[in-house]
Amino acid sequence: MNRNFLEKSAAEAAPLLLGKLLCHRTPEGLAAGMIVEAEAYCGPEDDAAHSFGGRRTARTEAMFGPPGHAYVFSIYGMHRCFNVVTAPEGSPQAVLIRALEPVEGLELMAARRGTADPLLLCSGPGRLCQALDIGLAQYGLDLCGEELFLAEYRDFSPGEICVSPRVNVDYAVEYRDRLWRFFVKDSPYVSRVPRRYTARATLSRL
DNA sequence: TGTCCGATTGGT
DNA sequence: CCAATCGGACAG
Repeated sequence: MNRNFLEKSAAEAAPLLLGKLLCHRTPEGLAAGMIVEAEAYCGPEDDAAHSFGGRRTARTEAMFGPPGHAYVFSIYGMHRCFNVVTAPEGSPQAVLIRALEPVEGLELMAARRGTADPLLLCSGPGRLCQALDIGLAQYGLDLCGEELFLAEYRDFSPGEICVSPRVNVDYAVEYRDRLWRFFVKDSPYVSRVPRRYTARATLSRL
């Protein structure tokens, strides 16, 4: 797929990723799901982002590269999180993919996840990485490639997209309450329904 | 080298 | 609510 739409800020790109298919081809088969929830991490100014302050290390390196590549990191020693790098090269921004609606390879996902409940396969950043078998081995991969890639699938109108603050970023001070979490309205596959702050996405806020 | 901690998850 | 579990960031 064309990476042009990822050449913008993470906050602009995140809602555009909703409805896209995230696919991973492995020797075991193809597993894919439609993105229904994503969060923007907006670079050096964003104190919730790994690239805050321009921090450039082996871990964050992928975010400094061109858009349309994979930024994968491990968390809590046992989970992985997958991000789509956005913004022009040199601007370290990324969109965390938080939930998918399973579309292809449900059996394979179930085997990897240890449950067949479709609501528990890809609803959560750690869960979807386990279901699609995305790990550090996929770090930096070009998402316009043949192994791990994005594909057109569905389009959502602004009225079908909701926003809320990002999940678990209370450590951030300045940007903690930014409405940079985007999710598909009424999708049962969203990782968790926010209590407060639920709102219609207003594209003017970006 | 040593310490601290998390963009999570699953089970009490 | 709480523990699991370890790579990365940073201080020394």
